[in-house]
Amino acid sequence: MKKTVFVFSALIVSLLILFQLSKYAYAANDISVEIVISSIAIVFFVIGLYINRKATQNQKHLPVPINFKKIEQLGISKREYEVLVQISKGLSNKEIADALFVSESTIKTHVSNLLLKLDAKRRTQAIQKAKDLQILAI
Amino acid sequence: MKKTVFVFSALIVSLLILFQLSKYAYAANDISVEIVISSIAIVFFVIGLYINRKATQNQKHLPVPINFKKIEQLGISKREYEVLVQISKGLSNKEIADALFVSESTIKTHVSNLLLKLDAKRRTQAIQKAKDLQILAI
DNA sequence: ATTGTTTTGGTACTTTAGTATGAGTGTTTC
DNA sequence: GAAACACTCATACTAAAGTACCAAAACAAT
Repeated sequence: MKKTVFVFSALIVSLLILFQLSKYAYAANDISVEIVISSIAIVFFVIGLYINRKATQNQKHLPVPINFKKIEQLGISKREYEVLVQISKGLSNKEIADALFVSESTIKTHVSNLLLKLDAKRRTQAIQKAKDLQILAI
Repeated sequence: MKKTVFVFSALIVSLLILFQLSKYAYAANDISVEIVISSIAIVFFVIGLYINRKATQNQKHLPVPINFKKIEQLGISKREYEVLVQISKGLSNKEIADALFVSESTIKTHVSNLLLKLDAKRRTQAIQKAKDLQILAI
């Protein structure tokens, strides 16, 4: 925050300096108008780049949008998707069963169906494929 | 690509127009120098923002930098890390063994050590933890 | 009300994963 | 050259995952 204030103060000061310089240059007729305008343009272009870069850096992990259409296309049901999410969190079948208040048998059924629909041999492969298909947030 | 060429052409044209306008304004003494400079500054500031936005949009999935220090901190060896990468791709122990030209026993040993070092109960949990620690590229 | 789908759950089974333990080989380091 | 470590591999075991098959209850849609 202090850094931001400092940067903006510096910007304002440099803008004022540019004003004075351009006036002086014009009065003295030393520098052509093209050079003055070009330098100003370049300076503020770079400032625009810099500011935007700082802003996008803070965004960082913009959550990947989940492809709901793909989920539907694959025929993955609501409950199956819930199980898939729990799998990706690293839970065991028993833990998922407890979290969703059903039996482990039920989870096994869901997992088997998921593996079929995702064309995966293992749950780890299912995680990988699901992320590739963007049906799981990374 | 065509779009980029078009945008830059438009930029150059607008720059030339600004030159002429500023000269004319100066000659006619209509507009104060502050307004001319400010408008140029604003225009190029916005252009800087726009260009950078377009550039960062194309990056999109900027690969998350791997935290090598963390790998060292956890005491994960080179070979163990290779196994971890294969696990995250969804391979079985046998498949990893074939990929790395060693026996399945060796992979099991590596996996066991990995689970200890990552404080995970299952390989799926290891994947999750490793990604949280930014040891694995997402 | 019947039909189709989802969700649930069970049994029995095979396969894979993971643990525990020991041990041989090679490399590095002091 | 001994100690420490990484890598390898094996056996024997337990635990978890996954398959196959079946079936009942819940539910929405026609």
